[in-house]
Amino acid sequence: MIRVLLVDDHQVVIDGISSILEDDSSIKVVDSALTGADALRKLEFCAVDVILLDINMPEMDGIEVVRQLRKKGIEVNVLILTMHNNAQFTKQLIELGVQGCILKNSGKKELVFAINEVSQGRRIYGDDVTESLFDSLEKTQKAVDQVQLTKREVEIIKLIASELNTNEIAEKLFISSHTVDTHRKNILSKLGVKNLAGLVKFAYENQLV
Amino acid sequence: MIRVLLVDDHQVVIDGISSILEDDSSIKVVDSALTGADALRKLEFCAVDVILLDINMPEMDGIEVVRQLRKKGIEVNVLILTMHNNAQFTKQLIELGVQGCILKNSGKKELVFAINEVSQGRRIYGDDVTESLFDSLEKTQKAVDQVQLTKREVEIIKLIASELNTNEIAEKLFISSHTVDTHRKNILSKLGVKNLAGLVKFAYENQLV
DNA sequence: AAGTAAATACCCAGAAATAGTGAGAATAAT
DNA sequence: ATTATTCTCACTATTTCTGGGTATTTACTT
Repeated sequence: MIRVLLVDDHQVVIDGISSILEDDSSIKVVDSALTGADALRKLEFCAVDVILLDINMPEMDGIEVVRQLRKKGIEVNVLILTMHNNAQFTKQLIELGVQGCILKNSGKKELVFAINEVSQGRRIYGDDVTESLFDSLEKTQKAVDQVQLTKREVEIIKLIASELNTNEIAEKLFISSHTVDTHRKNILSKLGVKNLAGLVKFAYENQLV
Repeated sequence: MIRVLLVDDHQVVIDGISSILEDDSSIKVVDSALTGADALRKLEFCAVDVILLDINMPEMDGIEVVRQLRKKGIEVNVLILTMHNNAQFTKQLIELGVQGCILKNSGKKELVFAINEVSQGRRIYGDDVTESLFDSLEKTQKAVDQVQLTKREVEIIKLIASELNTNEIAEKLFISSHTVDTHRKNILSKLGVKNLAGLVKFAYENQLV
C-alpha cells in the first residue's frame, strides 16, 4: 500500500486526483495540502511514501517545498506535477534529487504507473520533460547557475513588471534613479536576459507577479 | 439527468473531474475534449446540457470556443473553469452570456452545485469572480473596449515577448523596422499599456506565450 | 580585523523605445 | 465597385534603456 500526500493549490485538482487514485487498490491518499507550508507541516506528523507535488503554487512553489524537505531531512519520494514543460525548473528538480516529474496532461494510467515507480525509488521523467530538459541545457546562458537575486532586486523586478520606468521606481523607493539603473543592470546580467521583455517574462514564469 | 461535456487541455483534470462527478447520480459526463476545436466538433453530434470549459487552453481558448458556439447557434449552458481570477476575461464572459464561472480551487460541493444551477439556466459567479469583475471595471482604461488585435499584431506581441527588439523582428518578418515600430505603437495604444513591460504582461496573462 | 555581499550613487555613450504625424498599397468585406 | 481594415513605410524629436566603467557606505561573516 503506497501512502500518498497530495499537494496542489486547487481543490478541484486534489479532489480529482483523489478520485482517480481511489480506484486503485495499491494506492491510498492519506492527506492533502493546498499550500507548500501546509504540506511541510503535515509531512512531519504523517508517514507517507510519495508526495505528489504541484510545481506552480503561490507563495511557496514546489521547488521550495523540496528544498525545505531536504533541509529538514525528511525522506520521501517526490513526484512533481507540472502544467507545461517548464524547462527552467527541470534542471533544478533533477539537482534536488526529485524522483519523478509528470505532466498534468497525462492520463490516469501514466499517473498510477508513475506513483508506483517512484514509490520504489525509481526515477520517472516523462519523455516530454526530459526532452525539454535538453532544450534547457542548451540555453546554458539562462539556467547556468541558479539565479540568486537580492530582496531589493526582486522588489525592483516587480515594479518594472508593473510598468513603472526608472524614474518612477526611484521616486517610489526614495532612491536615486542611478541606483535603479544599477539594479536593473545587475538583474539583466544575473538573469542572462537581453532586455525588459526577458525580465518581465522571468517575473511571470517565476510567480513574482 | 444533466449531460455534461468536459473540456480541458489536461487529461488529469478531465479524469479527476469525471471521477468527482461520477459520484453524483444527477450528473453524467457524456464526453470530454482536450482542445477547443474538438469540443466544438463533439457538440455538433452530441446532446449536452452543460459544457464545463477551461479558459486557459493553447490554440483556442475558452472565450473563443464560446464565441464559436454562439456563432453556430449551438445552445448550451456554459460553466467556465478558471485558474485565477483573471479579471480581463470576466467582462467578456458576461458579455458573451456565459452562465457561470467557477474557480478551480473550489471544492467538490461547489462544483456540483454550480453545474446544477447552470443546467437550469441560472447564473453562477463565485464571489471571488464577481469581486474581481468590479475590480476590472474600475480599471476602465484597460478593459474599456475589448481589445481587437490583428493577426500581425499578435505575431509581433509574441516576438517582443520573446526578447526580440525592433530590428530583429523586422528582419525575421522581412518588413521595415519602421513598420514594426508602428505596430508596436498601435499595440501599446490598443492595450492601453505604457510600455514593453505592460505588453509582455498582457502576453502572459492572455496565454500568448 | 579583514573580507564579502548588498545597496547606494555617479558618468558616459550608444542603442532602443516612445510619441506624433502622415500616407501609400494590399485585402477583405459589403 | 466602393469602403473599411490591415499592413506597410517614413520622418522627427524626445525619452528611456543598456552596457561599460568606478566608488562609497553599511552590514554581515570569518
